[in-house]
Amino acid sequence: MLSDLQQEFMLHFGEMGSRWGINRTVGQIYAVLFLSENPLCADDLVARVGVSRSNVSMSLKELQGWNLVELRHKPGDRRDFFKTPDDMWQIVRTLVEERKKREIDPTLTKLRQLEMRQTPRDDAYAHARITEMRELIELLTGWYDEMNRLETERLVALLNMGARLQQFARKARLLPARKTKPEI
Amino acid sequence: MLSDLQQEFMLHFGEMGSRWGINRTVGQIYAVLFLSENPLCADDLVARVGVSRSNVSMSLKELQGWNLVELRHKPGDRRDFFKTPDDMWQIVRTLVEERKKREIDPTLTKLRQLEMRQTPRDDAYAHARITEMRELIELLTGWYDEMNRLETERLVALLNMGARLQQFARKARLLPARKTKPEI
DNA sequence: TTGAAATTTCAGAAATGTCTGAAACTTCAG
DNA sequence: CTGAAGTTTCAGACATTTCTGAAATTTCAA
Repeated sequence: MLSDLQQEFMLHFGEMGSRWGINRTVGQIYAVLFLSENPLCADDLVARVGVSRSNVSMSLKELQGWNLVELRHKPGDRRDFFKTPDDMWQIVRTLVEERKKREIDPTLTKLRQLEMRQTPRDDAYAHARITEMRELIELLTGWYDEMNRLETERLVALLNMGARLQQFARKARLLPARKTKPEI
Repeated sequence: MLSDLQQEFMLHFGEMGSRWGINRTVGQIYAVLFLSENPLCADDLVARVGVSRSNVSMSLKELQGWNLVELRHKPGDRRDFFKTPDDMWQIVRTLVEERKKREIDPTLTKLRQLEMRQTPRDDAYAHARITEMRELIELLTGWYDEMNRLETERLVALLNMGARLQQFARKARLLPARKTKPEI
């Protein structure tokens, strides 16, 4: 049912799952869908991944919660078929968005809330530290929001620029000229 | 021992721990160290977090594995004292670096390895999909490496530019001029 | 309606992960 | 050396998460 290539890819995603904050089955199901040219139904996944039907059902629910799979239907067939988006960039955007939502937003909210609080004098350091953290997170997420607004084509162009970015920023006087390194 | 502010911050880090791929105690210990002006020793952490001595020991080991804490010593005291780096940017750089090492590098290696393989004709789609994924990860990590080379000061300047980045890239002819939006 | 196909829910079993106390180990002053 | 202070290790207790099969629910053609 799965080629060696597909099988090994699936097992890798299962193993990495715990590091990525999803469980093994979810990782494996995602991997199989990712490599499949055609949408698959739940029973296809049972056959390919080798876990119970109910586990597949719950895992698909979780993947839908992450917006990582799309639902498809075939005429005259009431089963749900699933596929991953064709566009890798779409997948990356979704992943970053969802991780931000789960891993960063709750903390940002908490930091703001703690900062509001009346702070006793002797907590000044902790308070300052929390502010520092909040400000840095806001800078990074704000910048991420900007990047996210770019269409993929332009974003790729920007990323491909890579090292050259600094030079251009300097030329455009967005950054100070490079300090000359002291000779040894 | 801990103020309300510190306590709530610590508990939040404990709760978020599982989403961040660390366990509760590790998150709590990190939180306490982060807010503490002075380095703390293991027994300080036992008192503040309220877990066993051995748990603190193992958690500190894990934090050291992540390079998220620094070791300090006081003259005439053989205990190890711990603190988080003062520089928030340093912390972010470490976090990203370590997560890349754990969550991305192993997969990049695996993808390259799978790509090398002789692929049967009917696996062309899966093979192409793996290539696509590898190329995108390489683009993103390559760009990350470039950004990582920037000193913090310049990086902050770039991030603060935010939206303006696109305009300047366009002016510098790094991106095509904006398409005029069709009027409604 | 009815009932067959498909899906979801859920209680408990299985597997994993975390935490503790006790024991082992390390270090170093005396 | 010796032993006191500090630290680490680890087996098993405890807690959480994941997985399954059986039962409940939904869907829709006939």
